[in-house]
Amino acid sequence: MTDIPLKLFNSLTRQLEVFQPVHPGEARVYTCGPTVYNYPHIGNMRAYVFADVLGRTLSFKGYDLTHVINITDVGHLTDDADAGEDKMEKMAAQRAQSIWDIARHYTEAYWADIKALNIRQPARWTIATEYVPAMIDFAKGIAERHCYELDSGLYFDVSTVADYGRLARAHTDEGEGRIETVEGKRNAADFAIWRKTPPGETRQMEWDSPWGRGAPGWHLECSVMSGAVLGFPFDIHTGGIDHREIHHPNEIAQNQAHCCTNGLDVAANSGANIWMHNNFLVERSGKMSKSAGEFLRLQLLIDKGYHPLAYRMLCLQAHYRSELEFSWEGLGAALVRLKRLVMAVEALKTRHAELVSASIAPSDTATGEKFAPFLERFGGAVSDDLNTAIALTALEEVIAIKKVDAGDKLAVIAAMDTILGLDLLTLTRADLRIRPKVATITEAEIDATLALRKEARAAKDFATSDRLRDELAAQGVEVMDGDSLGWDWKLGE
RNA sequence: GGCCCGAUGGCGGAGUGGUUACGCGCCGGACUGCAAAUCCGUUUACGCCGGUUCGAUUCCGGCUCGGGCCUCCA
Repeated sequence: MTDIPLKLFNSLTRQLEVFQPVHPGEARVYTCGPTVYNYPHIGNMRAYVFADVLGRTLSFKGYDLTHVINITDVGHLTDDADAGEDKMEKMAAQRAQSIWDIARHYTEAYWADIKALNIRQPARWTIATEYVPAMIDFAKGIAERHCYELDSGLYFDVSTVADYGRLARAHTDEGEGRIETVEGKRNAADFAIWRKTPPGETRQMEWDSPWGRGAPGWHLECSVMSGAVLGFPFDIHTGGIDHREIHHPNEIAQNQAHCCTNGLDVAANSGANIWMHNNFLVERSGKMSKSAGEFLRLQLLIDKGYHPLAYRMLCLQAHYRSELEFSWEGLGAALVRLKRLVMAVEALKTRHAELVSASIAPSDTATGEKFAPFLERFGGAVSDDLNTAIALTALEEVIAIKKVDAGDKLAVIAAMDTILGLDLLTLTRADLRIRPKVATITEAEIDATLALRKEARAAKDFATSDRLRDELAAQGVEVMDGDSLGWDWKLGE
């Protein structure tokens, strides 16, 4: 399954393309990371699950992967691209905390989610504020030919590069002009690459530059960090689909200016050969938002008793380019699916251990042939623009195969899970039993009640036995006599 | 107003010019004191109107509905 060519959908050409590394044997990937002014919601995290699957696939296929994810801790504005407040500054003011404390707190919260979702660590987390000098150098390099200065900052003139906005399929004209434009801008789409601190104000985060004291523009950061660590052109740039319209076209324009090349008919001139975008996680009401005040964090799912990998499963069931509907019912379905996989693997591990201790050699020498078609299906699915939905079915079919050696089957499952990242070989059924925050009964109380019930059943006192079971059910505990775990939390809304 | 995307069975969600997606749920069976859990089996679909075709859920056109972007957003 490693020799199938990997096809990926390139947003720049809107076509599937066979992955051809810039550097033979290597894969260099940059992922637009979070702005750490608040907690990430689960929709945000979908982007990193997607990037993780991409990275795992590239690794699995033998490429030496260098994956970079940035942490935006400066420069991301609240509204209008040029006149708005910095998100970081705003949150710091609201919370009366240092902006650096805000950044650290939310970066750590983000990293906790990354870990909980079994997302592999990238080769490098690039922190935007550590690259400010590099950003200034980058801006200096393109300022003369591509930028102009206004009172509010240094602006990029999008008319100075060819094919501006191709990624977004944007027209060069400006439409309705609904946006409040900054006085003096040459083109409506021009954007700030350096934002001067207004006279008389002081920001918590500001740096000296040839254009005055201020802070870098958001778009500049990604150009600089990706180029600095991966070198232009690199292989793949990923991000949420929203970035396809503004952020990435602007990034591309800067990259073109920096590399002194023109024309996006040659994809590499954009800075990356392939631009990939994951679609949104949505709720009935529309896409997820943080603006409503309360939003879906991974921790909320955990508090309700859902294992975080159930969310990963939910993501894997859909194609990354499709919108995915979130519901508690759907999350529950994903959890059940995950649980059944985990139970099957646990049973296999037990069986395998028995065979090994009894020194029974695998009887079926043709076992590899039985797995071959499923491995091929799995590999084909993943290679077809990361179709994890199909890949999952191949995994489940492998689990259902009868009369094969347990060890061999485990090896196949392990190989598949290298890409899916569901942690199937180490996760246990008990790990999935997460205590809901609302539960009041202690596990000791549950054990005590179960012990009483066991006595009653032994005495064939089923009235007592059923009463005790009902009592537990009333407290959100589901008794399962035929399950090795014995009981589970009953999840519901 | 402009650009773009989607519409699949109870829910989620793949995919395809003629053949079972799949998962969860429902239903039936095994197991169980009865259940639950588990395992096995099973049911229901491709928004509307035209066109192309021997044949369309799949291609083309129109319509309706929904969503996204055009301002920050994964």
